Amino acid sequence: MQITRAGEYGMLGLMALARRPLGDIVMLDIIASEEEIPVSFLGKIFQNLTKAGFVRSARGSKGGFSLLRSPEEITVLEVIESIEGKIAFQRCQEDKPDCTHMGGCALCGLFSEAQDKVKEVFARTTVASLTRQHTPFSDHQEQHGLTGPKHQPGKPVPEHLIQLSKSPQTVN
Amino acid sequence: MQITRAGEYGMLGLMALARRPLGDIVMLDIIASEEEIPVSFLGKIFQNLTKAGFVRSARGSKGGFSLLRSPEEITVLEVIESIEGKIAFQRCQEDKPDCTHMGGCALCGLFSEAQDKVKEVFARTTVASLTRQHTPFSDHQEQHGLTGPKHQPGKPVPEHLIQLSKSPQTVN
DNA sequence: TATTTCCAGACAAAGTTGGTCTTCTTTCTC
DNA sequence: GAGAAAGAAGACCAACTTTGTCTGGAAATA
Repeated sequence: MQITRAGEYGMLGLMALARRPLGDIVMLDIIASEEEIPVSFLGKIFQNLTKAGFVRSARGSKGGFSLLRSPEEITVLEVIESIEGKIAFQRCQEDKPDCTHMGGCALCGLFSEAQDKVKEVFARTTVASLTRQHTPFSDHQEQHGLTGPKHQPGKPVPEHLIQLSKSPQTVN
Repeated sequence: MQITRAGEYGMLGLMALARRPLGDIVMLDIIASEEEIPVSFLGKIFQNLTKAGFVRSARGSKGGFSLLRSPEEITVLEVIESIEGKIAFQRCQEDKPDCTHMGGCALCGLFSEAQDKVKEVFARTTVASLTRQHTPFSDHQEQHGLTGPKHQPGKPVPEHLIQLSKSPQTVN
């Protein structure tokens, strides 16, 4: 009952592209180091994203990845499902439409309801909106006792990102 | 991103008890064969359910399990979490409150929103309500091309259950 | 006391997750 | 055309989780 690292990393990768001017080609290890993701693992994930049509890959020197679709119209649901496969809480509906358990299908119905809720949340959220808000801590800040987003002490924030990580929404 | 068999079986086990008169003691292998679950696996699961206080166990001949709380007030959320542990979509909030990824916490917020939706569905559904409705196929019957709940051809439905599986809600 | 039932824990096979590594192929630059 | 630089593809792998099984014991009952 978790989102896998792969799904999470895929989203982070796309968000890294979305933060940049549209069409920019970015190398894998730039993205990977920016988000602290193992390069080769991210490579595998971006292969999925390429096949799914979210990004275009360019080989050779000056190569890298660039967004193929506008981040405004890429939903989290699409991304996650392109990496992890269809979101499904139970096996009943996919494997076999009728489950053999006595009270099984009442459960299947419930699971499928919960599943749809998740899908709905993911379907109405885009890569762009996530990139924009960046730090939605306003509502659960107190729970964690945090005053805002932190970064690793010895690790400088890349220059081109400082503007974004101090975006107006966050400060207010 | 799935409910485990263990969680599913646990629910089915409780539902099997809830179908019977309150307080009835039922042996593990009765429940197991009724729901087609491996006995020893179900045994492990019922150990959890016992510890969590949903059922009471009795040893020796005439032993078995009986519901300790009313099925009306046992929620699916409680049951699932007692077996699988807390429902959590991401690691951000549990492991470390601040994630090191660049756009990470926007994602964490989203995941936690989806997670809450699931919890909400599970928290407002009780073992009793599931047992009552039994077959919520009315709304996705057409998708599967089914005309109603099936049971294995050679496998007779236990007598005491026939009434329930043809409950009024289902027929209408 | 014998039998029946659950309890507790060790064990294990299979699948999934989270990667790494190597060997291409493509593209760019000199 | 020769390198070098970058992604592509696939084999591989360690660790963990899931889904069980099995054995020996403990308690309750007949």
